[in-house]
Amino acid sequence: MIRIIIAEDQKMLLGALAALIDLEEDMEVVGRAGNGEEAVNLVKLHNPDVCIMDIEMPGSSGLEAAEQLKGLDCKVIILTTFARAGYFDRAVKAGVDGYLLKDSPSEELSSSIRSVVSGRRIYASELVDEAYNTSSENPLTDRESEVLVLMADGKSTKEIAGQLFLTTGTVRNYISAILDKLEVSNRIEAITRFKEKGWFK
Amino acid sequence: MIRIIIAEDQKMLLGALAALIDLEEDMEVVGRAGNGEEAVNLVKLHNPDVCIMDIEMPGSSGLEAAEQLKGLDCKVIILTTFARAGYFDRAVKAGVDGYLLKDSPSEELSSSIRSVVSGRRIYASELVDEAYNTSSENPLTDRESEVLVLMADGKSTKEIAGQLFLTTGTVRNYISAILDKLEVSNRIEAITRFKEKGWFK
DNA sequence: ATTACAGCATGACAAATGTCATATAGGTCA
DNA sequence: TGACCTATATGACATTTGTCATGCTGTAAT
Repeated sequence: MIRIIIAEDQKMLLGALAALIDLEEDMEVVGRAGNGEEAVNLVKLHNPDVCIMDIEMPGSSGLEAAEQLKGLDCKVIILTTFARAGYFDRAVKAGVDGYLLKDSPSEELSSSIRSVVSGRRIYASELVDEAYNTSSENPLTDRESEVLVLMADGKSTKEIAGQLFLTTGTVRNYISAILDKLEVSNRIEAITRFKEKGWFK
Repeated sequence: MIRIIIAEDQKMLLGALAALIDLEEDMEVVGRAGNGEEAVNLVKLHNPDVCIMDIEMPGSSGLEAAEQLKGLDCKVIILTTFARAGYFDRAVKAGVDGYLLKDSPSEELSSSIRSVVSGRRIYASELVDEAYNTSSENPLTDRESEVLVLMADGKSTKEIAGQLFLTTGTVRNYISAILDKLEVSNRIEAITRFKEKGWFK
């Protein structure tokens, strides 16, 4: 019997996934978590074979949880909406055993679980393509990223300058560099692009 | 036997919901759709008792589909992530019989289905509160909304002016009015606010 | 018919934004 | 030790953005 823990903050999906898995005769859901921290606790408590994990959850994310579970012999499968290279890279670095998309057909879930248990790694094909083709690191320096985050929050140049103890000229210069590096021509496009690429946080 | 059609673009959730519903002895999933248009066709074809519908789907949305199904005697339940007043208002106007959130516990799904079949209406409580307290109409005129949409796309004043055959002065004036009405002080905040309120489209 | 009002449109002006040249501090590598 | 690079920081300048006063519709109310 494959013993499974699911971590997912949308309760409807959490319940539905549990129903789906419990239909399989060789699988059993032994715990349900609503965030990353709960998931880590449940895994330590129940010692399951597999933990299925969403990424975006309130409090600690699925990626943080996956990083903490590295080393334990519970296999981790990430199940998320987001086909972003940034998330995928980080998940691979955390040593996850599978990365599925919520867009994938539901039949793939049970087969992926069995594959992972038998030692293989399963990555949604869309992601592997993307990782090879378009995967790119965030080209912004720490300082620039800091500025962009404040900017995305709707702050004006003056407010950003105040918060970072810089002159407005300096902040405008950073923004100019950001626009240049992201190959866009105004703040709004920069924010959109940054989000698209999965570079937030 | 309650006959049900589900429309949901995330295949994983679609499959899992179907599994959840098929566990109930008095319910049966007779069709699955990946967008609003498919859902309408399937309803006309199979004449089910209930159609469960996501809002944000590629192509035609769940709200458009619900509007088209008004009058048929298939009950419509909206099942979405978004607790936005804008969506909720529009759904109520379209005469939907239920509005559930993906954050609601999965046990509520089957009980809600039985309720709407017996003629009641079921709205997630979070929404009713919000509708009474904060529900508000989009205060922008059509022209202003048009400008905001282009602006959210990252277009510059000049590009917007070109596209709408206006001078840049006029466009800037509209934007000024938009900022005023949304009570914000720059374009980025205006876009964020507009999204928050669920006023997009 | 007159008034009042809302939406649409514009240009003048002031303020914020984006670009560029420039300067310093720290790192690396030949 | 230089030569070179990168990240950080700034101010001068031109452009873009936001505000305001103003005029022109159409239409609803008196």
